[in-house]
Amino acid sequence: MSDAQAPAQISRREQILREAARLFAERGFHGVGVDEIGAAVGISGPGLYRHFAGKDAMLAELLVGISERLLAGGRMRIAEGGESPEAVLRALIDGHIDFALDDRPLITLHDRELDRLREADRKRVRQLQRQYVELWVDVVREVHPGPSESRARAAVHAVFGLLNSTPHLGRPGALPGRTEMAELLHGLALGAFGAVAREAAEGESMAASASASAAASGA
Amino acid sequence: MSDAQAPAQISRREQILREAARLFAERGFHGVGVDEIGAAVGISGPGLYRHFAGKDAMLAELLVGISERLLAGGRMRIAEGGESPEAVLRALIDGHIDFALDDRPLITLHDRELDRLREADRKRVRQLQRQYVELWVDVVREVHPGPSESRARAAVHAVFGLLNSTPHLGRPGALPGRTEMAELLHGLALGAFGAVAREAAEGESMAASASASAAASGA
DNA sequence: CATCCGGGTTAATGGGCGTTAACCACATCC
DNA sequence: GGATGTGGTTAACGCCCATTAACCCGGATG
Repeated sequence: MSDAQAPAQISRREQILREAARLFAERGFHGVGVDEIGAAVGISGPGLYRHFAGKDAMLAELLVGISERLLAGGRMRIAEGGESPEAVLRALIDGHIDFALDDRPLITLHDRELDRLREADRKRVRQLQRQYVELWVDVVREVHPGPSESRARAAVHAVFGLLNSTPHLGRPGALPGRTEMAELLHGLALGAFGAVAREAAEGESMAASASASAAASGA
Repeated sequence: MSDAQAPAQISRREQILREAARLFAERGFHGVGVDEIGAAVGISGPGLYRHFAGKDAMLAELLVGISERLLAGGRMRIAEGGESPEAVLRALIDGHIDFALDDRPLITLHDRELDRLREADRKRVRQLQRQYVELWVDVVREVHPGPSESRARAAVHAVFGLLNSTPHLGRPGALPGRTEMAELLHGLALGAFGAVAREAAEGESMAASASASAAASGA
């Protein structure tokens, strides 16, 4: 127990978590059996119970885990405090994009299977999510002081939907690669946030805000 | 059977579909039992089999239905052809927002439970979805000729994620009401699409693209 | 009046699945 | 070199649940 404790690679436990995440994301929590999860890591069926109290416990650990990591990442980037509020917002966006692109299954689970948790775990996850959202809301309102808080919060939720959309994409290579995708999403998110500010700035001419940007090109 | 055929309101069948949609969206396809669906419409358990071949058939009808209505709506708005490509894009966005806000459960199901369908139905739904996406891609590229097709397609997917984010929102009234929400989402979507164009227009200075907004486009 | 038949009912069937029980092998420690 | 504990195994239990069977009732049909 003294030296060989850090056994080279990831523990069996984490291996199970990764496969479970993939399967849950693919077929839903209820859609995948405990035997399949076992098979995915080379052991079969009830062997999983040597590592987890039950199927629910796996999902709980996955969801709490990603919620905590998202929040921690967000707090870190805010604490680092870029040169400007805009820089902080860009850092938040990039951080979230990294999560969305690298941990697709978890991002999917994160808003799909939350209700399958036991009350206590669900409350914890929701609380973490709420804190994460508020982090963003504060930064967004700092960058774009116009809109009301509820408007800003709704915008943040919507942009999360935008950033988290990557997992749902068609399999074939009809889409950009990872780095181009990250850059594109970054731009889309900034554009969306910018719009909420522009909209608030202009009194009422909502229609004009659309064409104002690129309209001249067609004409 | 001659006169009283259109019996005032919605048929039992449609009643079942609506409740099933709500329950599936809330707890997942596998998470809701056939007895619960029956209970939700006042009959119990296997009585549903007088109206549907099985649980799968309900889901299939729901998903094919919404996919068809989305596509039909999109085609209609394009056929009507607004005064400009921009107007058509705005119409598409508004139409989609109406769906997202009025048929939340269906929008949720639409990208959550697709894999629970039998092969044939799944193929059909995917085909309808693909056609709908291509509709948008064409219009977006007309409005913003800069970006590559794959870039435009990814942007459309992302904006769908944005527009479809409404169902996942916190219950309490911490968010804007329906009309304000629609307006906000409209602005966010336009802002996102605008960004993909701006980004492509400017060579590399990505950071500036946020604040530059409308100014740079003419030049 | 007898007959259908649409739309229900409850009971039975059968399979899938999460979990537990009982048992086992190997490495490590003393 | 026997005790111990960790990480497996397979078999069994029990529940849940979709589907089917068998039966029923009320109204339109003729």
